[in-house]
Amino acid sequence: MSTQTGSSEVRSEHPEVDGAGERPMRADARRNRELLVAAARNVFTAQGAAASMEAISKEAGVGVGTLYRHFPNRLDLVEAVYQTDVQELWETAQRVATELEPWPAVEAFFDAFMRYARTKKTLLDELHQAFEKKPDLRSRARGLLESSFDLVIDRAKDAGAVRNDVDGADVMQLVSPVCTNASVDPEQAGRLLRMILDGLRADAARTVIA
Amino acid sequence: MSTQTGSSEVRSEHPEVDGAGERPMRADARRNRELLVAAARNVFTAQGAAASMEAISKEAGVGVGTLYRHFPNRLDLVEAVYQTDVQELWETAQRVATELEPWPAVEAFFDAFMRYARTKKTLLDELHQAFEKKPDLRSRARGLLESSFDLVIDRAKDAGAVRNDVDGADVMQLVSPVCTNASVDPEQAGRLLRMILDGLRADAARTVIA
DNA sequence: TTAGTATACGGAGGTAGCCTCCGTTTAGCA
DNA sequence: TGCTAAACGGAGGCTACCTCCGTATACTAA
Repeated sequence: MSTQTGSSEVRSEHPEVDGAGERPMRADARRNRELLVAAARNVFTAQGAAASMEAISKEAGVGVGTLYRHFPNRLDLVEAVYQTDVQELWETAQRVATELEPWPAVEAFFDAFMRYARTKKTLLDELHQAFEKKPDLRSRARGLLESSFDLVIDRAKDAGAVRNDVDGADVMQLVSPVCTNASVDPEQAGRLLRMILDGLRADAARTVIA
Repeated sequence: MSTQTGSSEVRSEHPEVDGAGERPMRADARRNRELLVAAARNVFTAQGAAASMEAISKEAGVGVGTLYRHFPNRLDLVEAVYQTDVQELWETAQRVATELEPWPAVEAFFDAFMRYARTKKTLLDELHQAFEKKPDLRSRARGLLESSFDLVIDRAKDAGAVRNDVDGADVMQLVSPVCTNASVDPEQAGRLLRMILDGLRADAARTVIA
């Protein structure tokens, strides 16, 4: 939740972002920025892409002017919410990898990924636009997601809990469409994910191609 | 281009649509409807999703009121453009299948599909919304597209020009993402399409799985 | 051919959402 | 404690979607 991790930052290059270079943000500005991203996530989840900027600023308890000071346009806000989600997913991967046994960590991470995907789903259309405007956003996010999967999957492979002929990118490629595709409802996604998990286990490896 | 084909109609159920049931549209209304769809396609192609309803009605040479009489909201217009495209693609499949030799017909149809996909690409976001509101639109369109591919592919298979272990749905599944995915530029799409075509030829069949 | 009517046309204007501007407030510092 | 750069807030501009209704016109029946 906090932004203090420092390493592996996925952040926009707005001047008011804290961190390297400029003087740090004023305390109220930093607080409001966090309130705004959190509010945006809530309102987007509740109302989907129809959520208005006014509604989000109201939810955050600040004026629209403040919203636009932090996020010059709608896409910047969508982007910030997305980046926060990806960042949190990465932090989750690190946490489950240290706190849980290898296989339960995989299950826990799948769970977290599904939650992440739910937000992404409601913002798909706008994310498309954001990706088109800033191609590196997509690639950086994809990279961090792959690293997250790698972290959890590789550890489970080393422990002999996951088959050896797959890597994080493969699993992500398999899981992403299931979670993101609009024509797959949550229950179906849950079933498919369980099936993927079963296929992932080391003792499931039987079919070998080439 | 004309709407007289009768069979295989993919049309919305607005009361002013010509055909079954009600009395036929007045001549001016029918003419304006066609002008509007054609104008919408032009403007969408030129300006993408940013195209305004006002701009479209101006391009068609009618008032906005007329536009909204025919298409109560933006999504209905997007839908009409899409349906027209799918319909025309089906007609193209029929035409090339009667006018050209089996293999050239496949090539010609690929070409037409690429053009269709270009429009679809610019409207992707809005089509998503339309599909969510009317799930049967997607399935009907997909069905007609599959039939189009089947028509051309099956004929080429019978003539021994295309390998036997694929069908129209397979080819569509292969071709669609190449044409629709935003991160694939036109040149790359052209190359990939040529590769797919090469792999489709009967004498290319060598790799057999299971 | 003509008169009558159902139908369609057109564009001014209502509504709402994104964003800007600038006067007011406040955090951080000496 | 006073000063100033930074941040706040919300009225209002702009534009896009859509509605409404007076005007025009295609069709029909005599």
